[in-house]
Amino acid sequence: MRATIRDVAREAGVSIATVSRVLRDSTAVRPTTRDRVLAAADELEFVPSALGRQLAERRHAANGIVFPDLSGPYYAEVVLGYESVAAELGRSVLILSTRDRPDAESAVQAMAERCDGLVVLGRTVPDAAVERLVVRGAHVVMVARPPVGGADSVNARNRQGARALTEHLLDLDVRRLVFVGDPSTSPDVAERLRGIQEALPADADLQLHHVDSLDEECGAHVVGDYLTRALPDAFVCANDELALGMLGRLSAAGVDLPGRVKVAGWDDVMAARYAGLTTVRQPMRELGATAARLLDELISGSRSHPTHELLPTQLVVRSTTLGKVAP
Amino acid sequence: MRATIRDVAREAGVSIATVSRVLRDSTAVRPTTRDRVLAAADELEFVPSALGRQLAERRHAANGIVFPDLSGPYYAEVVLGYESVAAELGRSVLILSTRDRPDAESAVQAMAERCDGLVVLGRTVPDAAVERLVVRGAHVVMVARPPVGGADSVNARNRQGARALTEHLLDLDVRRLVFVGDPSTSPDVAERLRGIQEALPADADLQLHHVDSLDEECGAHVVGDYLTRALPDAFVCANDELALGMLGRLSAAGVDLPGRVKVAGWDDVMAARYAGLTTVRQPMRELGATAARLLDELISGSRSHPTHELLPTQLVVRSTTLGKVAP
DNA sequence: CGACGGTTTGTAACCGGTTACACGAGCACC
DNA sequence: GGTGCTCGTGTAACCGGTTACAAACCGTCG
Repeated sequence: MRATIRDVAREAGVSIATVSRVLRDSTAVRPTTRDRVLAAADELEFVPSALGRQLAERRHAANGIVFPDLSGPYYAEVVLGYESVAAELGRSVLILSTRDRPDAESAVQAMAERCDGLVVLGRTVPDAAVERLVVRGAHVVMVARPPVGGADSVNARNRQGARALTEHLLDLDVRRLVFVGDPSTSPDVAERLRGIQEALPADADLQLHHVDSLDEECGAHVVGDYLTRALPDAFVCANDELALGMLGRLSAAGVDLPGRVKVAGWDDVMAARYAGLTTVRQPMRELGATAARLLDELISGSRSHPTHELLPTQLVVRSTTLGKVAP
Repeated sequence: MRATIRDVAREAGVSIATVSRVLRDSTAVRPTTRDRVLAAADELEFVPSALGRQLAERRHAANGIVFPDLSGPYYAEVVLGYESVAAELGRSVLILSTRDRPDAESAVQAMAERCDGLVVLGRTVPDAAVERLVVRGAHVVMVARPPVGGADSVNARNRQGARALTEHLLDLDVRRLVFVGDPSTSPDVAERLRGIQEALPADADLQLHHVDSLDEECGAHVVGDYLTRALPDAFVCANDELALGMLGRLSAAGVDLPGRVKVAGWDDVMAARYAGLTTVRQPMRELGATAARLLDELISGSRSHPTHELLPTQLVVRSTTLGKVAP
């Protein structure tokens, strides 16, 4: 059995209070006593129990993060940014993927019991579940999702990015475009679609192509649907993976790109750069990092009113949208 | 303040022991008493404190996982497989990325205090640090890394996969090949290189091209180095991302592929399929899932002797290694 | 009717820390 | 020499659960 604070106290001939004081450096302890305690702790290889400490301090020193999935670069990057800041702030990170989990809500509730606050990403649990968390006093930050109840939120400027992208396409004489994605599953995606709609003039035509998932496989499938009928001037995809999947399939089918059709993605994942994909960059890692900071403010109590951060997006034009549409 | 078990006991007019019994369903409680307790718990919206429970049970009901990074599909998939099984087993998952962290070892030690066992992936902390964990009684499973001390391990059959890939290339008359990667940073990569060396006949030529990192950017850089000198017959990359980066740059440079040079990757990430990349598939998610199961056996004490699992790899031939080398 | 055995329930001691409060020692000051 | 202060340390009560053990209760049987 591992040594406890009482063992150390006995070994050093002091009380457990003194041991605790030495180890947390809280109040003055006579140097000779301190040395005795440290020697005893060293001798017994004492490591304080995280559980005992947490219970006494009534804090977990841990944050949670809930995401739908980790396949694909987007969520992974957000989690990475989050973990990195949380670690700096001395907090551990608990993860929870709602992927294939029918009991997502109860899993999130259970997680909330194990941390001081948590971040909820995109389409994971319903708003009502988040509200319940907040009502119960949990500290919650939403990412890539409109704020719920009194929770904080961090979002990218999706509308703005969508407008910039749309204007760029309009400059290339694009008039018939297809949005590939499912606005019903992700609030972020819905925002992007809305931004495009707002920027489009009346004489332009926007179709919505639903997909089941936002991965490369789906992108490739979408192309299949268009090989037998008329291609639009441009495809705008809900994320880069869809777009990359389309690129592969289009080039395999021998479609001239960007001459015959243009393709744009969203996120600016690393692969987009190497594929020459036009996209809207959003600061994925910074989304996670900002969420971690907001959460820390909530937990430490340095702020009580909800905050809603908007991070910039940026149009990145590459070779998949070069040149005007042929008349 | 939230209700505690004592509040519920008072409200129901029973002792805390009875409340605890009702809530954990351990021993027989008279139905009428049970109902009173449940009603009281409901009334007070009682949710048992995870910390109190954990301290009393002396278990965290949480597992850790340590990885170098989360950019790129490989680690993300392993983590996903791990989380999914851990959740099934009723355990939370703590993550720790050693990326850009100078104090990785102490961070891992701290994490070990907060969970019942942990998984250490690839190149993260030195062997000595893992040994210290094991000596201190921590349950440790290594993934993509040779076992250390008494720890369990889960690995893919790297040598076997490398041999299959090499034989495939030899069949195509490849004689001069370049391995792109850094065997010194990752034991997995070193194994792959060794497998190739073992399978190569004496008249073949294998060069090693070091890279700083295993991402697409590095892959693109590598190509730059070869555009001014002779290309080998084939590049074998330590992972798919390197290979994908090379593909993009090679095709931009107008190099005939697979005619002039062949390229192979490793992992079989989703993008590899759409890029037509020949690669060696390893079951990334299953690596994580297996680690979670082994860890559970260690923690539950159902097994005490170390186990070392080897998961299959599989050569996946696609268009980047089609046709024989031109004489 | 009392002994006996099984079922329910309560008491209290944990788990391993933190910390409010009290107490004693040492010192300066009047 | 007594008073009052500061400094260092110990006592004990927490934090919020689980659980060994004992006790109380109830029905049955001799």
